[in-house]
Amino acid sequence: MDPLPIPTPDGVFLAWYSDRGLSRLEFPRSGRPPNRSWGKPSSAVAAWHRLTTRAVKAVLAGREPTSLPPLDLAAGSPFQQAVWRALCRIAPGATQSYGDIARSVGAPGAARAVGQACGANPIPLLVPCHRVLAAGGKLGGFSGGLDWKRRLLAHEAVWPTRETEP
DNA sequence: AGTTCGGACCGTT
DNA sequence: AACGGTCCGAACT
Repeated sequence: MDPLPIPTPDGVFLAWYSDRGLSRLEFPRSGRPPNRSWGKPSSAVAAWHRLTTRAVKAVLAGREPTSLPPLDLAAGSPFQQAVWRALCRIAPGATQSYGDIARSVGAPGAARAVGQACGANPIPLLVPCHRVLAAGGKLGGFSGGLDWKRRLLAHEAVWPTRETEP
């Protein structure tokens, strides 16, 4: 367990890697950045981390990342992994509701469970859980804080709480 | 148009 | 057994 830091204008993100790829990404903590990096990462991890860093900075700048590191989602339950994969299929600038995702993973009526799974998403930002809104275009929740959700959606030119219009 | 309330739904701890 | 990043309809303001 050796998180690597990703310094950005918005604080220091932390990235965890397994032998399969990026396994976890954390928003900057309000508190202190401990910054005790121990052990030199393998060259594979270093390469992945460069990709992660580039992707995170791109997203924060309002652009779409050109490439991502391999994502290791194996830690989740089958249901969670299905949800997380469904999230990855939502195009930038598009949104789906929790109920939409539920149907898309073959579990209609599991909207609340989808909400739980989104909250358990280990790689927010790159696995775009912020593109999931509540029914009727309402904002819904976000574990990283609703400010982040609003901001990310704004970058993608999505405006929540809009019921009219196709 | 908007808000609140109540019950139903389903995976996780 | 209890809790969620929900949903829907009904009954209000």
